[in-house]
Amino acid sequence: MDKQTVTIYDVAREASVSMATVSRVVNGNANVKPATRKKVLDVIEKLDYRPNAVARGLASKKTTTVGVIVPDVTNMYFASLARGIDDVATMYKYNIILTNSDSNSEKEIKVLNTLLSKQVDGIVFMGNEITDKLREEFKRTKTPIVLAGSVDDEGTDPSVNIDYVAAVQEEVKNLIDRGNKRVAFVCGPLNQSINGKYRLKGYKQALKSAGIPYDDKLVFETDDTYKTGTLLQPALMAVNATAAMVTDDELAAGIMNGMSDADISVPNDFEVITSNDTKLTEMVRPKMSSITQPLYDIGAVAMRLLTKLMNNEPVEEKNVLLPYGLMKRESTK
Amino acid sequence: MDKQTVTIYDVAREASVSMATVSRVVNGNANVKPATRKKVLDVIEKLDYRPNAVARGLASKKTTTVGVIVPDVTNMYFASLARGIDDVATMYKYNIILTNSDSNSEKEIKVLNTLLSKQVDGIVFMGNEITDKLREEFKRTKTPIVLAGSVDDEGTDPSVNIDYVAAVQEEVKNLIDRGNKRVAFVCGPLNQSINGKYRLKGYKQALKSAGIPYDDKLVFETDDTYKTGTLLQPALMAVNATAAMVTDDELAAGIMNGMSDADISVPNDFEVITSNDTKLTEMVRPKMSSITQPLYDIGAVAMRLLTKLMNNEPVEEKNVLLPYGLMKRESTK
DNA sequence: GATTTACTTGAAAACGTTTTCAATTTGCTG
DNA sequence: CAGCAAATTGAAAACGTTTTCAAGTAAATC
Repeated sequence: MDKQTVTIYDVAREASVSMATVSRVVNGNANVKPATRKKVLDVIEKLDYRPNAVARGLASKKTTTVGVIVPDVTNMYFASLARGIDDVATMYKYNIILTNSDSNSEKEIKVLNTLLSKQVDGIVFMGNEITDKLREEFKRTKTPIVLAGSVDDEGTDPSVNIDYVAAVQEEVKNLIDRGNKRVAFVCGPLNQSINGKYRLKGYKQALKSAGIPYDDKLVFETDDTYKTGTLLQPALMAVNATAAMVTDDELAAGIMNGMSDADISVPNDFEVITSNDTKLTEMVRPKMSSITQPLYDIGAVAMRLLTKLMNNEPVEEKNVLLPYGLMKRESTK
Repeated sequence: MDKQTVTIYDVAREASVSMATVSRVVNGNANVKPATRKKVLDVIEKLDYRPNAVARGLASKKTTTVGVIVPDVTNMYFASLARGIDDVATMYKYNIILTNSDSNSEKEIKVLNTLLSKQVDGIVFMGNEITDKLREEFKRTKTPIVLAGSVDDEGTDPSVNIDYVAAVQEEVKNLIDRGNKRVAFVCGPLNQSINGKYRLKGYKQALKSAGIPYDDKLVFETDDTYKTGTLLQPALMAVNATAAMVTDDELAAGIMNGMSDADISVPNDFEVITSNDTKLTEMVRPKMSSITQPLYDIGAVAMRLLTKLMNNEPVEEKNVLLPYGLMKRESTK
């Protein structure tokens, strides 16, 4: 049934050398006489030999595979990061095992463990809340893990992010400077520290610098979905908000469409700023003003960082902050 | 450095049984006395033993990993399929190695081979053009491969799709019935058979049934991007088209926005129908009328089909067509 | 209670590589 | 051309499981 599997031993026999020598030429080891190398290469070609990566992994304890845990690839934000990760992974000869966690802590722990049992050489984790249990699992393994676009309060794990506090603070400040006295903060679950600790902090700081008292009626905790966004207009009006800082693009698109459907003009009657800078910002009308973040790069840099960790190379800074920007489009004045 | 790796041998010793017995309990083999099972389980717990999937893969020749080749996860269409694939993969205890091919034939062949060298148990392939070279590679391996949302002219490989011909024909017929004499067909690369052979065929058939002569000036071959869509309005007007059947949602969104920006009202002055039914159809204004296809399910069914193939189970139909629908939203009258 | 039959177990051989260590060649030096 | 260092090679032991086969043990039959 599978007699077509050619092994290193077959090649060795056919080329009348030892397995060791074949292994050397396959791995590009320099210590082999050119003539021998050619002979082996010819046989490899002739037999159509392909090294078995599993056996290789067992013998060398390296699988050239990394695990990627992501809440949901279907979300453009994470899809962009994943793409960045895969591209540099490919560049460094790694493959990625991609798993969706739905931000479910149990699932995260479960897939983390299957990933580890599969002996991945490293893991890049994207997730919004790192529970104690999860952090413990992280600590238990010696497999390097880096967080991408995901904050960890403790800062103990390597990570790649932007400065969420500063970005939100700056955008909210702009909103206030433009005359908005009541700026809503519409976010995903607050128990996710990226929202509850970082972005909210930026929001509060902006308020404070402007001498505006914090009013928790202006904070809307949602599930980050488009649908929810479309339903938010009445509540937003009820608290007299004239602008909103939103933490997710789909959510923001929902809000904008909800406003339009209620004949509230964006940006004239209501301004909205979003956070993730996915291509959705440009597709929606009016185009959404946004914090810009180098999504692809966050993934790419995270993966690059991981390669260093996997090779025990020194890393200058294990918590890297990439630059963000502010892009004015049409949903703000 | 890695003395923390507990092997099956360690638990065997600690539980005073043989490796074989430990292997049996780990694999849920029924032939082990309950008392022994418990003893082993306790030791496993105590030692925090985790089976090494690589060794397992080598010994059993099964990796419980499948390869997924996708043009670009960043495209919502493929992201949705990928999500469906991952979910049922998880359900059947598989993991997926996800690779982006950018629809580049060389890359596709390359990743196919690395996937095979990694001994994946199966592959689900998404790609728009199956070159002869690629088809040959497919044939060379005994690893099962199924196509998801991707047509193969030869129909030799298992696949899961919708009936693209019929869907397009039906939508174009509707457009014509509503009085559009000049319906444009805006698509991605025509050398991709899903466009050049299937969808275009549906378009032509609809024309024919309505007694309208085919005019290739109405066919716009593009690169499927949003950006390109935004630029298409002048060309569309130049050929007096009053409606367009578009093969990609981002492309369609671009066209619609391009129209709006030129003060052409959709759907009053120009109707557009799109094909992929991603969530973008609902986010854009006006919402896009679309062929609906069960994206998630295409992925899910493809993966389910693959599990059967991997287990040598009989499959009733290897080329499955899932039902499509027509969803009228706001971009058509 | 002697056989048979059905369960449980263990020993050891795969699985296909990498890697260590020693042996063998080869190439230089003087 | 002896003597030694450097370059090439090969033998065999890992790597951590699964799996086959035979042996041992408990249960069932008459």
